[in-house]
Amino acid sequence: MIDNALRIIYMGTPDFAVPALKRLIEAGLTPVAVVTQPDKPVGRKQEIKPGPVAAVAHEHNIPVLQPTRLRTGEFARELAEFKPDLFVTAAYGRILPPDVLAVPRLGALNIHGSLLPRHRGASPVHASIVAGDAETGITIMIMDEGMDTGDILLQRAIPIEATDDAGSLMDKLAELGADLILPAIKGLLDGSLQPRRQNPDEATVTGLLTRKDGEIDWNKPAQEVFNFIRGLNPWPGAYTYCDNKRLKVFLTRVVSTDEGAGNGDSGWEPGTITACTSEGIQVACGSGTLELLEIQTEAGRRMSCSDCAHNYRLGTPLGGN
RNA sequence: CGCGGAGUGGAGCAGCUGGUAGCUUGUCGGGCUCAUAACCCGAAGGUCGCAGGUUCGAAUCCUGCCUCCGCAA
Repeated sequence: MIDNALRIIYMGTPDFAVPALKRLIEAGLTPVAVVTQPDKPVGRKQEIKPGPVAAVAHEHNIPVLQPTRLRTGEFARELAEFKPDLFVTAAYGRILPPDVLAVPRLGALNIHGSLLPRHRGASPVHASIVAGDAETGITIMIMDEGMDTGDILLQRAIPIEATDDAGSLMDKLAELGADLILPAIKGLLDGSLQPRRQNPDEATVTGLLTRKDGEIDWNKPAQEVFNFIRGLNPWPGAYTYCDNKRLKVFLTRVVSTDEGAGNGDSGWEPGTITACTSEGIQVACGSGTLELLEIQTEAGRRMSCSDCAHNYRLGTPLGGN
């Protein structure tokens, strides 16, 4: 059991950070304050909506801080007024400066969506799928000034299923993070968990994704393109071009993986449509063939390729431009 | 007023330099094959987003509105 008098400040922004926050609240460790990114305009109408974490905090009447600048010194003083014992962060989206990290008596724990030191940085879940990793997991680490370089307190792995995309895996990891946060705090308090250093030689770093990162490179092998597309789904989403118009790709299937099999090797340039079946649109890759199963054109809505494959012709090139 | 696209039989699209609504697929009926997303014949199914306007006549031109979506943030 953890002392309910523990004063926690929770920092997080997106859905990924919600389950752990709820778990803390359920355990009677309701944070004394929540820090989250400033509300931003969302959608075509540019409506201002609070982020998922902010919404939960409001429901529980937890004070919410949404600073625009962290390195002013002012922010650290503001946090210190809450007299926090511990910070818990999960996908807050900002790098905490040293004066902020120095505020809590017991330091700061971060819930990170990968098996550190692999995939340090902003997009660990996406990166692990795109890289074709067999497994990923959650790391609870003690934050230092570096980017996800702190000592590891607790770590647990889960397999990446063939049917996983970034969305489903993010959900699983968010729950896993929630499962681990209470044991991690307990272990930190009673000393039953010993922090261990990361091996920097094994570290990889992932940057922040933008929409532009979603363009499909058909020159890669079919399996890699497949991983790329599901790794970016549902956000920022993978796309290619067809007839100079953007074509979003949501769901695909690897038809063949090597040069010698299937029909992706009969002289087609990568990115060329090689077949339109009742199930989908087959596209040649650098090696092997990928079948598009769910796409969306610029003006159209998301649809299954079984409904629109007949509108595409063999030999049509995708990509480029 | 951020930029732009789209609303046509169940689904996906063409038609849009005004003149009887078309294609692919699906559905239903019949036939055929050792067989491939099979193939052949036939049928049903549409107030062309809504409301006005121009016209002898509008899916097609003009005006307003509704809905959906891409980009950008």
